[in-house]
Amino acid sequence: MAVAERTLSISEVSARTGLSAYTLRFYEREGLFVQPVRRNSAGRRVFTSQEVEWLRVCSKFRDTGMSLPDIRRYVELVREGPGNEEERFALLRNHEQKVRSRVEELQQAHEVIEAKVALYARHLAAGSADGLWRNGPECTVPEDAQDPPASA
Amino acid sequence: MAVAERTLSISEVSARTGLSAYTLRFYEREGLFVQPVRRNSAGRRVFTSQEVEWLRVCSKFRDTGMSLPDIRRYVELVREGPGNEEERFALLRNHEQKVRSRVEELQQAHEVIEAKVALYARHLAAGSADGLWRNGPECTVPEDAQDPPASA
DNA sequence: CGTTGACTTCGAGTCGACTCCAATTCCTAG
DNA sequence: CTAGGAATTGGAGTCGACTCGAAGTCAACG
Repeated sequence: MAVAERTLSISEVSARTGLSAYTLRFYEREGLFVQPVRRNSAGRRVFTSQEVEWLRVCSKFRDTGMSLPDIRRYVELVREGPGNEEERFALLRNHEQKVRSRVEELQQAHEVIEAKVALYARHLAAGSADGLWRNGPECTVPEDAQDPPASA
Repeated sequence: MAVAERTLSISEVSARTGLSAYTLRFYEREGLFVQPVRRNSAGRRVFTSQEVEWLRVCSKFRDTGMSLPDIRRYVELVREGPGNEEERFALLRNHEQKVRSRVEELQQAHEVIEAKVALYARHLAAGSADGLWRNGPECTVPEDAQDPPASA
C-alpha cells in the first residue's frame, strides 16, 4: 500500500517553507512536530510533504502571533489522537479571535497613520508644511479608554 | 501669554497613555521626546498634554511595528524644525505602506485560520471529528512563492 | 585517497523592547 | 518628627524566538 513517498532534506524543506534550517531544527527541539522527525541511514533528517504542509500551517500560526508553547499544545493534542477535537477546536477558535481583533486594531492604527500622512501631503502641496508641529503632533489620537488593566 | 499649563507627573502620564512609568523613562533615555523632559524643583519629571499627545501617536507607531530607531529618526527631524518636512513625510509614508501590507498579510493568514476553525466546527457538528488529521493538517495553505529573499 | 559541501550536535549568543532592582531623595499627612 | 508613598538614578535582568559557532560525520566526485 504505502508507496515510499518522496522525502525531502532539511534544505529542501527550508526552501519550500521559508523557514531556515536553523529554525527547523529548533522547531524539532521545541516539539513542534507531530511525529518524531525521521532520519536516514546517515543520521540526516528526512521530511515528508505532510510535514511541509504542517510547517506551512505552523508558519501562519507564528505569523499571526501564536506562541511556540501554544503551537506545541496543539501539536500535543494532535499527537494524542482522536478524542480531544473539542479542545483543539477551542484552541484554534481562541487564536482566530485574537487574530481578528488584532486585524481590527491594526486597521485602526493604520487609519491614524494614514491621516497623518494625508495631513503632511496636504501641507506639502499647499506649501505650508513649515507650520507642521508648531506645538505638538498635529494629529490627534482618539484617546480610547486607556487600558484599564483588565481585572483578570 | 503662555498661561502655565497644567502639568502631569509620570504616573499621571502613565495612566493617560497606557505606557508604564518604566517605559516613559526608557523612552526619554532613548531620545523619543522632541524637547528634553522638564523637571520640577524636586527633580521630578513634568509632562505637558502636548507630550501626552505625542506619546499617543508614538504608541500607534509602536503598536504598528515601527522600531524605536525609526521613531527616534522622526523625532530628530521634528527637533531640527521646519525645512525637512519632505523627509518626515517620506518616513511616515513608508511606514504607512508597511502597515498596509501587514494588514493585508494578517487578513490572509486570518482567512486560513478561520477556514481551519470552520473545518473543525463542521466535523464536530457532523460527529466525524475523529477523522481529523488522519495524515497531516487537513487544511492546506496556498503555498505562495516561498520568500525568494528579495535581491536587496 | 582527499576534498568538498551538506549535514549533524550542543550550547551559546543576539536582538529589541522593555522591566525591574536597590539605594536614595523628596513631599505630605499624622 | 516620622512614616509612607511616589519619584529619582544607573545598571542589570528578562523574554521569546531565533541564529549562529565549532567540531565532527558522511557520501560523492575526481
